[in-house]
Amino acid sequence: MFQLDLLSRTPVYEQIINQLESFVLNDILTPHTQLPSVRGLSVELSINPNTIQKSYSELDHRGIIYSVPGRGCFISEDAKSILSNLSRSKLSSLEDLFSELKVAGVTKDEIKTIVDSVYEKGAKL
Amino acid sequence: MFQLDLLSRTPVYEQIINQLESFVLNDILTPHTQLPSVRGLSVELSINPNTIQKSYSELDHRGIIYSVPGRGCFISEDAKSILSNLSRSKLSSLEDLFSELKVAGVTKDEIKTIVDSVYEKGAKL
DNA sequence: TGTGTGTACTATGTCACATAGTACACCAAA
DNA sequence: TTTGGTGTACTATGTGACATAGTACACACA
Repeated sequence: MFQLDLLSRTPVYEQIINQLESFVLNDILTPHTQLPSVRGLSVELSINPNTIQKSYSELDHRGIIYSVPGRGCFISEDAKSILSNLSRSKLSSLEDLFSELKVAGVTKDEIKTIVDSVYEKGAKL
Repeated sequence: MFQLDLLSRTPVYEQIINQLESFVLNDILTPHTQLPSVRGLSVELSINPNTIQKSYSELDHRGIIYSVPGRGCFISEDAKSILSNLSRSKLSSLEDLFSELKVAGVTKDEIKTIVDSVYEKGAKL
């Protein structure tokens, strides 16, 4: 389920967060779905349980998941809407990215072509 | 000339690299222009000379600048073309970004509007 | 000769990240 | 009740990137 890159500059605990959040956005993980246990996932990914714990703790803090003592962790009801709002806020950063492409000689049509191709396709992952 | 964010996760030496490269792309720094000295810039930015040295060393390795022993560092002839080609290669990552915005409920028109606004304006910085 | 330039090197400190190990409280099933 | 699985909390340790501190050397130019 999770794919880690131990050589990446992105911390492992953050890679787990990012991937889990993308699963939520793509409806692969829906509200009240139980997550893998801290210990179970640590064995599967061959990393320390504390690292998983750190990821889950942060996700809980963001309201993406909730934990039930003695039971496990689950996707929260509002997970997707929270993440959707966050993603929308990334719209503003597009301006900087496009500016960079512009000075590099990329035309607006090239960008728009990519936009169209993404929105024609079905769900991607 | 340079603006540092010491709280950023991005290393200082990398912030310097990024900003200098953006200056080149925006024709603020042109070929054979002399860069601030390692010691001078370290005083101006209140950071260690070795940090500047690391930035310059990496820029030299990328072919963005060249150093003349005893004279100083200068913008290389091919600096802009090198960086332009690198920026163009970022086009491919647009697909992933747009996919994320799509699942978040952002419409294609919203994106295209931003594209147009950027390409209408003059140089940004 | 003197000053400013890039370059190289070792040593040190700090911090995020990850690991290791232990312990406790809770829930559910046997 | 007992047992095993769950989340949670805590301390200690190791590692590596990053930055600093200090020194030293070779080169160019006035």
